[in-house]
Amino acid sequence: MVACNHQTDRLCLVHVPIFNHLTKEEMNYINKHLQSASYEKGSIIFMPEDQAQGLIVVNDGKVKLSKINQDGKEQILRILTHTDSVGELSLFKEYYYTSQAEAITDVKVCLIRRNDMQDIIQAYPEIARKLLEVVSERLEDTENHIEQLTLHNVEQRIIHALVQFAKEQAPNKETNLLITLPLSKGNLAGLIGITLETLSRNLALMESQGRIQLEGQRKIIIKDINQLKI
Amino acid sequence: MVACNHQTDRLCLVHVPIFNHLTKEEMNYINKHLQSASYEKGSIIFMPEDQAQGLIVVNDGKVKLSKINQDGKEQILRILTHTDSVGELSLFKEYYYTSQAEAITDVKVCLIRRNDMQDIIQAYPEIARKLLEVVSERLEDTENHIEQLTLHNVEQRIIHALVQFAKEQAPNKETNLLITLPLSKGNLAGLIGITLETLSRNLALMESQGRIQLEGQRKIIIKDINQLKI
DNA sequence: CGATCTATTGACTAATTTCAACAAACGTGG
DNA sequence: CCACGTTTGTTGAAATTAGTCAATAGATCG
Repeated sequence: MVACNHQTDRLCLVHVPIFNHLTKEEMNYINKHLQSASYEKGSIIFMPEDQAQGLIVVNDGKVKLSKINQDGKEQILRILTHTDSVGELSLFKEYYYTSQAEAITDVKVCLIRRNDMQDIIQAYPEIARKLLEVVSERLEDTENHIEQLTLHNVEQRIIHALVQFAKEQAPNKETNLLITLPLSKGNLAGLIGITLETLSRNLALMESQGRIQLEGQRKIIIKDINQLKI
Repeated sequence: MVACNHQTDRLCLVHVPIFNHLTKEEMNYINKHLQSASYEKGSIIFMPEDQAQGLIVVNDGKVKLSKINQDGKEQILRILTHTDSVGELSLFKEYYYTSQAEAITDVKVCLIRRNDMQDIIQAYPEIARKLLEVVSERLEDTENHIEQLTLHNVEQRIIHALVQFAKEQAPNKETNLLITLPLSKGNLAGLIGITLETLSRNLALMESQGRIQLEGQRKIIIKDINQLKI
């Protein structure tokens, strides 16, 4: 890790919700406390049991955060992208990760160490409030994830995921919308708590019903998003 | 709701982690902003879609927080007891609950409205930091809940739950420890994501194997906690 | 272009749910 | 303090859903 020197127009903290309300001078002050690191696609950023050094903020790329059991079965908790953070608990105590983070693309991250973050919060109390907001939103997301995993069947979960991608990628279109999966089908399956085989079978069925159209590994055309939801 | 007048030795906030670092005067100041309410066992405190009024802190009793799908199937997210809070997102925006809260015993709660809480945080920034800690811990718990629900089989989940209760109720005993379930078997099943029937069958099996002994509806004797974990 | 990673498909297996009938425990009022 | 009604839990049989294993196919990238 070296002091954060990601290109200036994309300083770690400029776009991060917990910091982006600050003035330029305040950001410069905080930037001195940041360290940056890069990871190649496929590399492990941390493992369960690793001691957390501080708050990690993803600056570029995608990070897969997941739980893995003894048999090697994986449940993805979430995919972190630009401005997402992980390891908030390390701001309060010695913390050992309980999940694994893997770079699923090349990744750049920033690290803020506990003591530095405590100083920063002391200087700018508003940051604690912002971080609380971010973590509260994430808690809500995680509770909704539980709902998906336990109260919806496989087809409902797949549709829910597709609809989420559609909302992000083509908010205003209703028919024949082309979406690009932001992760592999294997990882999508891991996120919604099923196997790749089950996902593949279900997508094939939906295609045979004329509801979607599969193009290559990562592209799906949704024929009619309202009809899909039913 | 009326201004908080729960008996003085158990003022809502005296024991609440987010407030209990404050001085008596500071607590008195905050106490003026609290409202209290009581709910009978079985009553619904809020439903999905209800508009949140502010932060709810449970003062006494047990509250079941759960998601319920269209078919009426329920997934319990967590059981709230003394000092637990719910609705942090309402501190930041108009918030409509996405889960249901039911009093599973008689319950007393405190409510802090958004504007009041914002004033309080302004006056005592340390409270935002405390609340961040509480919510970060809860996020960790919720992620571990996902792990239980998706990566462990039914027997492992049941044992995990029993071991948790044992840790709370008889931290230093290893054999023949009597635990009292803090919730009905139906609710326990709902928490670990299985049906009551599946729970019942598995407990019966474990009893037939001599690993546990069932007594009445809420008591279980764990013969050997170390052997149980295997 | 070839190696490797990713996805598909089939046959089989296993785990849990559902429905239904019954039993036990609890707590409440007479 | 007991009887009764209600709530909670138990058990069986059948149905269902998704997972596993394995072989194959297709895509992607250097």
